[in-house]
Amino acid sequence: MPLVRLATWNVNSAKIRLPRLLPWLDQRAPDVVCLQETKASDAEWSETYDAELRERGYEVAHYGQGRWNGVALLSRVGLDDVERGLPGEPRFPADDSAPEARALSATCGGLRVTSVYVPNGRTPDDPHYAYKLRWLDALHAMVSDGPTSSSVVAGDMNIAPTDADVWDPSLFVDSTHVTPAERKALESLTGLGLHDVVRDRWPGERVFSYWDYRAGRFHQDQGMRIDLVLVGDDAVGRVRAAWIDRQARKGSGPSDHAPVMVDLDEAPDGDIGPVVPPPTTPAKLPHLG
DNA sequence: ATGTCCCTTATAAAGGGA
Repeated sequence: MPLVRLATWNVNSAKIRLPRLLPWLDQRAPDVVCLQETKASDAEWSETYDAELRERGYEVAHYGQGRWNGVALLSRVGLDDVERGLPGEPRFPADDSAPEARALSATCGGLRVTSVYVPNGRTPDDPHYAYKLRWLDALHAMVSDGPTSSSVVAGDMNIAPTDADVWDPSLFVDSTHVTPAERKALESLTGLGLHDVVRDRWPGERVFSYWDYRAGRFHQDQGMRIDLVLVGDDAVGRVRAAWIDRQARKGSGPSDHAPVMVDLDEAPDGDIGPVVPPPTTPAKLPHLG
């Protein structure tokens, strides 16, 4: 397998974001893309977006009901054994209500990739917060039951792993995204051997992936790092670069999230495919771009 | 710090969600 570029991006509506998504695919040329908050139904997706993506060489899977949520996977290195949702996932408001489209898995280039849109939680005393924790339990169960070492979990975790991932922790005391229970749930996931490769690569840097649209947050770099690429043991040694594509948050009509990018070197064994030149090292840190 | 953007509808103004 040649070098593989993984990306995850909460696009905040596929319909609105298409004019940003397509050029971004052309420019960044990711091989595997996890999308969240497509806010599209499967019917709308197949009628409106599928062809444009397939023209670009991607196999495509989408899971969405429209209006809210919605996740997708694009891959140019295979897209097999697609699985919608999580086994035993909780539902909201009741366990007999329809599941929300928040997880989509497929095998791409030998990796078991899951695109996730973790519930927001709203506030710690809200029923949505308990639902978030139960949903994270189901995610943990799926990863631990599966081929953990070849797993990649990527998406909008709606959790800032540490206070370093929040622009001003004093403003988020007792807020969702930073509570010990959420962080513990995330740690139990990384405890399975899933590595937060952007933080590993930039241990002391101010790196955010989300900036509220309001109050000029992006302009002041007042954001949070809640979009993660978690890489299992098989691929973590192949990580050649990991960064946040801050450029995609700029300009007109951006999502409030930036894509997270990870380049994997060719697998050490077997057919390594055509020889490719090393990726260009950015002159500046990409996330400061 | 409640200032934006995106969805939807008993739609052209307003409510819900992030």
